[in-house]
Amino acid sequence: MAVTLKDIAAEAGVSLMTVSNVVNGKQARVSAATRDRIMRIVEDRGYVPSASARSLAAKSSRLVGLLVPAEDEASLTISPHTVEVIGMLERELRRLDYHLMLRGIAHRAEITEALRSWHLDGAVLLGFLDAEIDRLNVRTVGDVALVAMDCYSENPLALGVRSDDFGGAALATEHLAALGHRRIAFAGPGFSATGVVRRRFEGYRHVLGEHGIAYDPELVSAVEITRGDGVAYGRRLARERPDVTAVVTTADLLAIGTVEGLRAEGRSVPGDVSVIGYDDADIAAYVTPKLTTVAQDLPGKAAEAVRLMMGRLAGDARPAAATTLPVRLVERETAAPPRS
Amino acid sequence: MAVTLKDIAAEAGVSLMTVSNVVNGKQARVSAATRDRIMRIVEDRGYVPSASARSLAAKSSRLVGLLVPAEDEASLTISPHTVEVIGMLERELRRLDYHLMLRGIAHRAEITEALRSWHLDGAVLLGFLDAEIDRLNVRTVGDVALVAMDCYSENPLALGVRSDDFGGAALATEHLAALGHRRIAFAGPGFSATGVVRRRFEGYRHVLGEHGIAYDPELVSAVEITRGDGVAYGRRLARERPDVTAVVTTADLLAIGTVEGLRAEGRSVPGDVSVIGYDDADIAAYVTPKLTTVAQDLPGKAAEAVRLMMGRLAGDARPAAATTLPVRLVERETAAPPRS
DNA sequence: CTGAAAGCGCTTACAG
DNA sequence: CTGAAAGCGCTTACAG
Repeated sequence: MAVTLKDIAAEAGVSLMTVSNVVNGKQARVSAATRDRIMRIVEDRGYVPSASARSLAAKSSRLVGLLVPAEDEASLTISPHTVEVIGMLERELRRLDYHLMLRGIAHRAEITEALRSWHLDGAVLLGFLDAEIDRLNVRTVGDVALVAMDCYSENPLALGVRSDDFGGAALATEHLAALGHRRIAFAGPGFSATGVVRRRFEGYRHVLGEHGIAYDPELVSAVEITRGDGVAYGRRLARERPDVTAVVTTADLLAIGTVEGLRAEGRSVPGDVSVIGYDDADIAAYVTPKLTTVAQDLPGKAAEAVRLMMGRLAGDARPAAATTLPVRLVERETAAPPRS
Repeated sequence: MAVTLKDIAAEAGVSLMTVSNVVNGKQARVSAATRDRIMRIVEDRGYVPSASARSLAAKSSRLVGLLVPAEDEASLTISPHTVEVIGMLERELRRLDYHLMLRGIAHRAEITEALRSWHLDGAVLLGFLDAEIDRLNVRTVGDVALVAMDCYSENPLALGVRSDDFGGAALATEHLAALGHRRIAFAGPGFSATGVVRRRFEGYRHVLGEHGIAYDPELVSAVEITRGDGVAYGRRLARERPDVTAVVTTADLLAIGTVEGLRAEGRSVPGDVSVIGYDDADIAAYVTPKLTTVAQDLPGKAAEAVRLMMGRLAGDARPAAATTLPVRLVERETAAPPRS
C-alpha cells in the first residue's frame, strides 16, 4: 500500500496533524526541529499526499478543467490554435502546482458534470459559442472560477479572455486597402453564433467604410475553417467574382485552402489575388507562398486566463472586466498591390 | 452546497447504500420500483457523484493520465502527431466514462507523483526515451496500468504500443530504391536514445542491403525534427553531398525543412533530390510540393492503447506483448526517379 | 508549538 | 431486496 500521513506520523512519533502542517508548509505551526525530522521521513518513505482525500476534506482540489466542445463519437478536434493554448495552460498551471483535466463536451450537461464531480477549482472553456456561455447559471456552475476564451458573452459567471478581434481584422483590411485593393472579400464561419467572427467582420467592415469602399454583402461568405472548405471557397470566388482582388479570412487553414482553390482556377497569389490568414499558426510559415496573417498573443492569452482564474480563486470577488489582448500583422508573401 | 448521496437517500426514504447501488447501476440489488423513484430524484436534484469521494473509497479513480515530457519552465511541446493522439485518447476514454489528466513531466519523480497523488487507474506515457521507461519500477509505479507509446523498452511494467517503425522506413527506402536511387541519406534525431529512430534506421539500412547498396555512415545524420533544423540539414546536404539524390526522414516537419533547405541551395525537389517524410501529418498535404510520407495508424494506436489499458484494469494479469501497428506509404509529390 | 475529534462523500464487506 | 458500520486519507476548527 501507498504510505499515508498516518504512517509518517507513527514513524515520527507525532500526530497526524503535525505531519499535515509540515507537508503543507504551514511553517509557523511547527518547530524547525520536528519539521526537519518529518521532512526526512517523508522523503525516505516517498510519501505523496492523496489528492482525492485532500480535495474531499478541503474546499480546494487544485484541479482545473480545460473544456472543449466535442462531438459525441468523434475525437476532439484540436486546432493549431487550441494546441498552443493547451500547452501553455498546462505549463502555467503546473508551475502553480495545479493539475489539468482535459475534457471534451458533447452535451451541455457534461459541463456541470465535469465541474462538479471532480470539484474543479476552475475551468477554461475553449471554443464554445457565446450562446452556450450565456446559458451557464449558478445552479450548473456553482462557484467554480470560469474563464471563457474567445467569447463575447456578457455572463458574469465566466471571465472573458480574448484577442482584439475587431482590431485584427481591421489590421488585415487596412493593409489591403493601403496596398490599393478596393474589392476585398471576407470569409469566416458561423457569423451569427460566434462573437469572435462577428467582431472580426465588424473590423473589416469598419475599415472598408474608412476608405470609402462600399460594403458589398455578396463579398462576405460563411465558410468553415478547414482547408477543404477553403479550397472550395477559393474556386468559387475565382469563378464567380473575378473582380475580387483580396480576401480577409478568419483562420490560416482557411486562407491556405483559399490560396489553393484560387490557384486551381488559374489565379495567382498574390499576383491576382491577395489572401490574409489569421492566427499565425506554424503552418503559415511552411506553405508556399508563405502566408501573410494576423498573429495573436497566444502565450499572453494563456497566461492571462490563468492569472484571472487565480485571482478569483484568491478571492477577487468582483468579476474582472474581460481582457483583450493585442494582435499584430505578420507580413509575408500572400499580400501585394493589385494588378493594373 | 452540492447535493449528495445522503440528500437523495433522505428524500427517497431509503438508505445511502441503496442510492449508491442505483447510481452505479447495480441493478440486481434494487427493485425496479425504488430504482425508478430514486432515479427521478437524482435527475430532479441534479445529483453528480463526487469523483474524489469515490476514488478515495473505491480502488478505482476512473482517471487516466497522459504524461508527456516537458521542460521545467517551457510550455508543453505538442507535435502534430501528439495532438492527434491526445484527441483520440480523450474520445476513447470519455466513451468509457474515464477522465483524462494531462501532465507535463520535467523530472523523473513527477511521474510517481502524478500517478500516486491522484490514484490514477492508468497512464499513457507519450514520447519518453526508452531509458526512462526502463527505469520505472514497482516502487515508483505501483500497480497503475501503464502504456508506453512509441517505445521499445522491455520493461514489463509498461505495455508497449507503437507503429512498425522498421517497416515504415523500409517502405520509404524501398520506394526510393525502386525508383532507381542509389545514394539515399537518412536523417532523424537521437539515434542512441530512442528506439523508434533506431528501428527506422535499421529498416533503412536493411533495404539498402537488399538492393546491394553499400551502407555509407556519412549519409546518416542526427537532426532534430523541427523545420529549422531541417532547413539547415537540407542546405548542408546540398553543399556537402551533391551526389545524394534521395532522403529518408523521420518526421514530416523535418522533411519539409529539408525540402526548403535543398531548394535554398538551388536543388529542386523531386527533380534533383527526392524527400520522404514520416507521420502524414495534416501539413504534409498543405505544402508545395505535397509531401510523400509514411502514414501511421494513429486512431489505431490510440484505440489500442486504451484497449490494452482497459484489459489490464479488467485484470489481465499477464503483460500483453507489445502491439505493433501497420504503416503505409502515401505517395505524393516529393519522390521521383533520379535524374540522368 | 502540538493534538483529539469530527467530517468531507462515497464504497466495501457483512448482516438480515 | 435493503441497511448499519467501518473506513478510504486527508483538513478544519477548536483546545490546550
